[in-house]
Amino acid sequence: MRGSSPSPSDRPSDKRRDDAARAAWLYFIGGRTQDEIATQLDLSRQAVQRLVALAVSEKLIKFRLDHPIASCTELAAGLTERYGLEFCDVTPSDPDAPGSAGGIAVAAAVRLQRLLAAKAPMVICVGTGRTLRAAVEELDSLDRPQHKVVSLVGAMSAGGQASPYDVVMRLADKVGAQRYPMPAPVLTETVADREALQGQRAFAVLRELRDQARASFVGISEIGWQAPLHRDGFMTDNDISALIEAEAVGEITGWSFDAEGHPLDSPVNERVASLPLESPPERLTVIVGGGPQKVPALKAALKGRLASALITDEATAEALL
Amino acid sequence: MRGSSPSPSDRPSDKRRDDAARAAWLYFIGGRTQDEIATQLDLSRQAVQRLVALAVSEKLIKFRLDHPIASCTELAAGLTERYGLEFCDVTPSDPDAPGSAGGIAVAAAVRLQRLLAAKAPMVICVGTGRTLRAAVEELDSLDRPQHKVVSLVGAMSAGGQASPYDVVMRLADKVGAQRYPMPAPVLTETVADREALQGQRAFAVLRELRDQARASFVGISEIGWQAPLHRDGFMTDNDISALIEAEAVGEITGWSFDAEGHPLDSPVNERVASLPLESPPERLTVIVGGGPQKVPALKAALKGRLASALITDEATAEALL
DNA sequence: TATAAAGTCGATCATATGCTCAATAACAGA
DNA sequence: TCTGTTATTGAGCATATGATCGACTTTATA
Repeated sequence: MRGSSPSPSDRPSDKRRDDAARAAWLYFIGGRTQDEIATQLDLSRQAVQRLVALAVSEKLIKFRLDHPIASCTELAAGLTERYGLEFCDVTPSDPDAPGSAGGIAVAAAVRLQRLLAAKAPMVICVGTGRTLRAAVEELDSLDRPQHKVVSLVGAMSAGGQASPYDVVMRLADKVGAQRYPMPAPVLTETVADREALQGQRAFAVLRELRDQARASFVGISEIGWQAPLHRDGFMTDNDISALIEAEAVGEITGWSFDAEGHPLDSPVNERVASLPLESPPERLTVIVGGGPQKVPALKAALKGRLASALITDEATAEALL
Repeated sequence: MRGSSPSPSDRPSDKRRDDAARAAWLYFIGGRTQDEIATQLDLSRQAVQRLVALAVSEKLIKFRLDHPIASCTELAAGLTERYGLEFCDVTPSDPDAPGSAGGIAVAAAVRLQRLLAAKAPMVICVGTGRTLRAAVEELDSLDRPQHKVVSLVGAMSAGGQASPYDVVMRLADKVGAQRYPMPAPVLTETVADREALQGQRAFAVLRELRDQARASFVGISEIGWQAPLHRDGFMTDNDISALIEAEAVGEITGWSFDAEGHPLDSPVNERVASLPLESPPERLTVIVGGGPQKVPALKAALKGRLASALITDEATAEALL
């Protein structure tokens, strides 16, 4: 009975979003019922219901929890200590939707928001993925043309198809920042291709910017036939086979690593176009992600000091301890 | 059917707040129904309903609107221009509860939050009043021991009774800041009393801090028999009579002013212990408030350049233009 | 320990909300 | 202008939510 989202595909008109915002405001902040709002705005109750649902699905209205849930705090403290993190945020899990990243996205958005709110020019690096993308959607709009958003990894397959989970562009839109996407696939077809690409001027710029970055936010994924990288066509069947063969347990910005968190010495990694991983990272590097299938990858990444901070959910945090 | 708030008087236990936060998280962010949550947490549905209601009434869960509603934006622009403001925020009004300051409080909280999020030590001055108090309740918790929160006005009556709308202390609690309340009534009994008080060392400190302040947030009120200052016992019947006689239209931090926004040359103002108004203000000075009864006071204050920014609601903004 | 006061709980019911569907309106292409 | 297609609408209904009430538990007090 909640969160109806008709949303076919295209964007609602400005006027409609405006009305939706107003209705949602009256509903959530004003505390009125939809019936009352309908009367006030001279609409049918259904129309208001739809507007409210729209505002929720379009994230015009945001929910934030401001209370340190004790068990989450404990888990966070445990992880921080165990893996020597700069910080760790743990959100409650939704026991019936362990895969859903809603809470993690909100938590990541809060961290991002805090960073980006600063006026001093700042470089932020990001990876890709559904979770990061969702986090960006949760951000409030800002106007920070002085900031730069830099991609650590390309958002296309070797075939040239772009990923729908492009994070840089959307993030730059949200905060009004300058954008530095990586014009490359995650995995090139050959080593020579990779070398050619990385010889480009644009790559040098990305490397320089990364060195100045205040923080990196990256996703993480497991390696397997169900892994997002494979499903979305960034890696071929052969790549996956090779990685499984080589006992890869996870991947960050395209770089596969073993159970100890050491980047694999595999031919596949030779074709990764992304900026190299740092271990230990020289700047705040936040892994954002959770879910049972990612636990081994997370454990390895933390063990190998591929990150200095973690945002995850309760169930995953428990599994990690 | 919404926002049931049993809240008798005392605080719920930590455990209960914890559960409430968890339930509210699952409800609003997780998007589950109360029935589902009840199953997951092994509670009755009612129990969950109560927890969610508690979380809402205790502000453990917050709603924020992230969309510039066109008409509000226009009004804000109009006011900014007309009165030469640094900024103006206009929130939608709740047509059936024109007095309620919910939306204004949220908007003020957003501004305060943004300021206070900064790490560099900062001095913030505040007045008193219901609206400001509500705004502080909307703030997220922070930890900024480097900041200082300074009161522009005492929060007690001449009889020594404290106001329940004390803002400094609550704000300092919320952000973990240092606190500088004003140990004085709004209005002393005699001019000599005021002079004696202001000779105190503490007053000199307050004056100095005010000079360093990054911003001031103040409420505003009309002058009349229904005015909060009178109802709450900060001003006697005689004071009010004298002020009405002198054609006062409003009051900020205890200082009454006429329709042009000039502080009144009245004996009552001679007994005001608060820090003096500045016109034009030497730092960001934000008036927070709205409602039909405050329109004349607001108009005068803006005309007299007693503030450099305004946070109000749609209906009030319209009336001001 | 008895007793009152206060709080908590779940059953029950009145409302509020959200989904489905059929009717209508807007629209694009012939 | 006609016609097939696609949004948009509101009615009706199934569910979800919130208020009330009496029974039960806990706490305070004598």
